[in-house]
Amino acid sequence: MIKITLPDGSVKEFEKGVSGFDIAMSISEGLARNVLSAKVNGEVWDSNRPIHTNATVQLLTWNDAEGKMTFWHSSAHLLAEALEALYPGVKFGIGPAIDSGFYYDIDLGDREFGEEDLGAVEEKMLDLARQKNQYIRSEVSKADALKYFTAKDDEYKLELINDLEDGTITFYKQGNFTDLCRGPHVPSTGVIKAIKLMSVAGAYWRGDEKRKQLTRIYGISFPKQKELTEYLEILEEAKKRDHRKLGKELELFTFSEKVGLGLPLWLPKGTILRERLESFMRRAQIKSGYQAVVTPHIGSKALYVTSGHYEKYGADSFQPIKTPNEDEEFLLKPMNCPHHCEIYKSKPKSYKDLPVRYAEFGTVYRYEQSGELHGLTRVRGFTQDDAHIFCRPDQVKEEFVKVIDLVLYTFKALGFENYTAQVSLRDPENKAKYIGADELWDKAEAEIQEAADERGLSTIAVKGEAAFYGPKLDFMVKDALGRSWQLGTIQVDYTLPERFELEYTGADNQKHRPVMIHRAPFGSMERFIAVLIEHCAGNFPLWLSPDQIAILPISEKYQDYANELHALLLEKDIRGFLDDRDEKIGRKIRDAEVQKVPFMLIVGEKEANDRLVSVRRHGEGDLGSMSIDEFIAHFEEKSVI
RNA sequence: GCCCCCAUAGCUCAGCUGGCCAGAGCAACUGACUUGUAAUCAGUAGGUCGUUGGUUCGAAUCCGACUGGGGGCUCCA
Repeated sequence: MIKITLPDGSVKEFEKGVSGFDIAMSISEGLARNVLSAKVNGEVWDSNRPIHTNATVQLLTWNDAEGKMTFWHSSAHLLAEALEALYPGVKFGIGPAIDSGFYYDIDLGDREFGEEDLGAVEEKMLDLARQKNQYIRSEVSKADALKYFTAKDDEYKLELINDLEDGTITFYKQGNFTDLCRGPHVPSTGVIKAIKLMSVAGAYWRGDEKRKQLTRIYGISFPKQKELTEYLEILEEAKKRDHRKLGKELELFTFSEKVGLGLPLWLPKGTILRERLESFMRRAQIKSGYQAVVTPHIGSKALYVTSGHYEKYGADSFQPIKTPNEDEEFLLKPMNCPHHCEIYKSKPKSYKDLPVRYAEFGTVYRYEQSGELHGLTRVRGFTQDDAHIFCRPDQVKEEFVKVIDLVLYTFKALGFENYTAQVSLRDPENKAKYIGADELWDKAEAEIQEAADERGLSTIAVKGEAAFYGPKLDFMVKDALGRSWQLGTIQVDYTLPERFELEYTGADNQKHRPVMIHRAPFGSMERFIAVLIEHCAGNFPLWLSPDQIAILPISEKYQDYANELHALLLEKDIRGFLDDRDEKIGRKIRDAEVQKVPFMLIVGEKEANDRLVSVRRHGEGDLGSMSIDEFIAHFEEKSVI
């Protein structure tokens, strides 16, 4: 007999060789039906794999992230089985589960494969799923494994096996398909009831662009048809909220082939939105002790040689701008920090001056690969709500905490209630990627963690995500659809002060080196606005809305009163337009609703006579009529940030 | 950059396997209506079917290249 400890702490005795499924059966048959895999001493196992020693066991179902992973991983195998049946001789790369679904990378040789082929594969998968074939695990020797895939002539699997140790290799088989796989898998293909293959994409073998490009097929699957339907509905909703679509419909921004790829053009309405956000941030920054500065869009090449950006990005970026003078070269600035360093140096600093905080809405240019460009979220020219804090080493943590407060204040003001923070650390395996001394990195990494802890942020640490000059704290927000976006960032930098030879005079009358903190609560205006658009589906908070009101006269008879009203509201800094078209009121309302204008003010005979406005709220409907002053009071109450 | 998909009027789209002057709705313009809470009616104008080669008696429709857009490109058996 062996002792099995369950998550609730209870301990039960079972026969040696008991499986996760058996344990579930001992609890309830319903649970047993839903068990996808089992976590045995922290390792996820097949639910039917025998347990031979005392163990802690957690049964995993669709409700557990790891259960889903098992489910999707098994779905990937089902995809492979279907592909092998339909395309004999296909070679397989890897086929893992991902955050939402799974994929398999395949090599079809000369055969073409496109999205129109997905339907047939999907059908085949469902067909195979209905056969309820078991996933059977077997341990194989390296030699046998190599033999099997040599016979199949699958060089990808052979390469994978060659990297593995003998004695640790397992195969899984379901139906007629056998794959090299660590597992675990669900008991049978029968649990996979609903499948949708989403897309076909190219993916380099092992992510290396020098190696062969394989065909990647993405899919998702569910235990119930209903869950697939719901998932597809969420995707539909996401499509409706897509900032590229809403940006066009609400006339916020556009792109022009003639201006250039990835260079957004801000339309009048988008500009209002953007300027509102900027002034919001300006005010918050002034309160937090920042000083605004302005620097040019270009800087001499020497500036970036000093900063290290040239060495790091020079070849893959916009190329230097030449002048009539030979050897004179300027770069479009990819970052604002070097300019700010020079501002710091413009006057000698005392320890009493620190910290100094220079803020700038600085537009920077980075040559993203054309395939990386995406709406406003990945562009080649964008404006950061940038600032650089120069402080003494003993002030770093305090300053860092203050920045965290500013970021959280910003998120709260804009309705991002769900966020997480990621501490991005150096990749310890590849220190050559970074500049700066080890001790400085260690210190900075520790201080970031301390500052985050001090504000009670739940953080996850990720190695290899640091900037090349220092570790960072990145904020990820979840939007209304539960999607995660990386927005604000705070970065500690001991390196640039070194490179720019920044200093201050200490109390000891000696020269000391300041520490720099780079930070951008929004990240970039473009990216932030894109996320904001999708988060609120274009229904911006009143204070941000490009048009806050629309004045809709019933007929041209009330034009004079409408004009007067318009002027009066403008005087109160209430933005909006007067719809004086020769249209019926129903039409004007509809158009204003479609444009998501928060308040519609309808004026006709009654209103003109008694100096009233009939107020309609976007998405809510008629609020009844009120005096102009009453409306202004109501408006001001609603427009508070 | 690379792989797959897409490209028809300002916008959203139809145009099947190549064959009468390329269509619709919305927007625009003109006129009528003078309007009470999500689209008034009628008319006019608007496209060398992304560009460019080719196949063909004939191409928006088939093939190639280019340009642009979309989905992807180390969540490692």
